[in-house]
Amino acid sequence: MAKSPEPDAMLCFNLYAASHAFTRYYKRLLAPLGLTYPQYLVMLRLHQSDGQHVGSLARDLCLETNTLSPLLKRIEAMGLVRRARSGDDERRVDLFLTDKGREIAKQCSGIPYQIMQELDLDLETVLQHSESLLGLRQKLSLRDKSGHQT
Amino acid sequence: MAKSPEPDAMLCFNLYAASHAFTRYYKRLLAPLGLTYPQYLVMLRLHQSDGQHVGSLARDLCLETNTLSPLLKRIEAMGLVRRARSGDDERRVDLFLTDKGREIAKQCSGIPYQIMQELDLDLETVLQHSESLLGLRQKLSLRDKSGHQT
DNA sequence: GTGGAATTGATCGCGGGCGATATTGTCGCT
DNA sequence: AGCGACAATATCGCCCGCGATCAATTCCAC
Repeated sequence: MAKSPEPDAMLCFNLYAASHAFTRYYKRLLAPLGLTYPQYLVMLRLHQSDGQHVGSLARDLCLETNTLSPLLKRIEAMGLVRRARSGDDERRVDLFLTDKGREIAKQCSGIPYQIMQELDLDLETVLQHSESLLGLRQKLSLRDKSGHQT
Repeated sequence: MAKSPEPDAMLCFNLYAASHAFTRYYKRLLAPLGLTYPQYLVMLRLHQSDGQHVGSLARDLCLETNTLSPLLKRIEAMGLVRRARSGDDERRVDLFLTDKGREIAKQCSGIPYQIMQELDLDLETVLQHSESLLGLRQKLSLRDKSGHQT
């Protein structure tokens, strides 16, 4: 598949495969914390800005709220977050880390460095690839009615 | 999230987000064929080498057979593939495109060019990114006991 | 203020993706 | 032949990811 003659199929497949490979790789480090990779992303995000509402988090992660709602209920059941209707706007549900959640989130925040080391990744190229992937994503969402933006 | 201070989290998240964005983008072109993105990958692969068995296909796509089994049953129900126990080794299930399947696969094979055009992607950079994603994937699977290889 | 449109989030259904396990078939050893 | 290790695939259960739909709330024109 890597030698597919169609260049875009190759890019797209490699993206698909690399993303899954990374998720598998993270699993080894996330299992001790009892988190899945999407749950880890949520914890990282809340670690960085606590008190967001669901839609804001969804935009950050380029997900739909119908993906996050059940996930958030699960990590609430684990005692990591608190969900509370916002006072300002009763439609919103604000999200707060619990003490236990902050503890776990702190451990999460150390994982990326650990992986960089394990993989012996060069910082500069990592940043460069991140940039180009971001650019690709923006290009894709421009021509997409659902319009997932940054 | 794109401006996360942790470089690897940023790379990994951008990979994750770009992969989903691409899948969403493909959906518009695949819906008329009645295919999902993973089903499309299977059709492309069988178009290229018909008569593979399930495990071989799984290795090509970096998936587990327990992911492919139900997917293959679904596209068999659509009348696109035929599944047949191999004569050589009765444990294996060989996969063949039907006439209708070959028809659909042919249409699939045109999609990558169409997307390249729509996105106005530069061929050289596309190939370059594919290469580096492939390299990353290999690096990841080396340190992974499950060992998804190319 | 009141009624309709828009926004927020949740629920449902379906198709992946995968760990754990079961089933069936092959191979090697004796 | 018979038995045990291994291999190929399937089944089950759980968690995403998302389209479609719904209930609740807010906004806004009037």
